[in-house]
Amino acid sequence: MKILLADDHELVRDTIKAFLEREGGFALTVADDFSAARAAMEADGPFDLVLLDYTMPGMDGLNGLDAALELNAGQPVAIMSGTADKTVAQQALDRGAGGFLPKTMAAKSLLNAVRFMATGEKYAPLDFMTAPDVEEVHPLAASMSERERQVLNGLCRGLSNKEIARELDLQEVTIKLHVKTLCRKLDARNRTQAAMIAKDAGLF
Amino acid sequence: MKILLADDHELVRDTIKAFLEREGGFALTVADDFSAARAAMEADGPFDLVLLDYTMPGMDGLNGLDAALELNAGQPVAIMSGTADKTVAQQALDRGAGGFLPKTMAAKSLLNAVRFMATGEKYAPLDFMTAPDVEEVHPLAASMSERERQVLNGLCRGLSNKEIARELDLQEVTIKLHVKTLCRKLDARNRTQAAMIAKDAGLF
DNA sequence: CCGGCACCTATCCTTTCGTATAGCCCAACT
DNA sequence: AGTTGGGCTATACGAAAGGATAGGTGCCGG
Repeated sequence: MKILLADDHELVRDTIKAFLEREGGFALTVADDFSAARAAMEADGPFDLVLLDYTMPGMDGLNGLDAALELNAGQPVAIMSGTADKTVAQQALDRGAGGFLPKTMAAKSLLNAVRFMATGEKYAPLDFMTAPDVEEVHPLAASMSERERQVLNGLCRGLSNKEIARELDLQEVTIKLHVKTLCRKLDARNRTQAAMIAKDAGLF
Repeated sequence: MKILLADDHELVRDTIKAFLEREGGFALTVADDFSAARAAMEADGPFDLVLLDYTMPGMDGLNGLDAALELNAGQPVAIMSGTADKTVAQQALDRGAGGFLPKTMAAKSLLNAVRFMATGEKYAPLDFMTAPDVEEVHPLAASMSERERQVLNGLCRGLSNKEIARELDLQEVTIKLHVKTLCRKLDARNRTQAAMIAKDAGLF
């Protein structure tokens, strides 16, 4: 059973490799960034399973997943991450990932997950995926209208009221009104603070 | 040789534990957050070496390090992190850490580092600590003066020129000048955009 | 000593923001 | 029917921001 493990954290990479080889009897190939993973797939591929770190040089978000899926000739490719949330996990699965492995999972579960995915089954830890939607759409965005969101987006790009007005095909005064409303809803004192709050909240 | 390993990523924790036990013959105790680590030290301490993840529930930055150093009765406590930069590493060492382990290090190096630290020696990967100050203070901050940084900080908090002036004990006109200069240096069209750029860059 | 530089201040002016008040349109609700 | 509310517009005005120009300090190195 051939497995490719790509992670830029050498410590993580080596220990997981050692663990999977010892406990699972798999044959591990490792790569320290995406281009190395690509090279490995082109040279020794396809693998029975490819494990890609989500935050790794060259991954470019989930675009690396797409590339890897293509390179690995239909065999499963899974995403690992210690920080990504279930939104990313869901996207990865939607884009054809063979699974998603948060680094908070137990090593034994990893073993099962790897065996599972190598047979073509999709795997993602249920407790992770069904975790409460920690402010999935942010409490902030909830109370504002579509227009207000559009205006807020403009604010976050540092546009003037006039520019936002042009972009939305509205009058400048209308934008002013929306900005005032936004400031009230976001508890901001001015446009700049509103933009910062929106950015802090992860909007845009 | 008793070692306490605290990391909230179960996968990382288990594989490192397995590795150190197998390859180094150490006796590993694990904890999944800081309070668990604290409990372990109170119950079974002191350990010959304590390894703490830098980003872990309850760590509170390096305050957890201070607490752990006290709890472990003079025995070494080291910080591990996959993301922290050398600034954090330096601070950790300054505050008495027995070492700093980036998760990018090789597993074999880990073994050596652990043996090293358990004997009371300080350890930190030389290549990591002497790595070029990869935008230590961000390319943006490099070209701006102390005053400008202070003003930019005010901008990022959504303050008006007048408020920034009061805070820095300067005249409002002076702030305007700095804002203009900042906008030029940051390639921003106005204060809001400057603030967003600063935030994007991770400043403040 | 003097020029350069960073920092600060001043005056003047235009544009933009922020707020307020009032009215229009339209869809939804009772 | 009426009315209620969201979204849009209009006018107006003071406050703030932004830009330009001209100075003023203090400090450092040629």
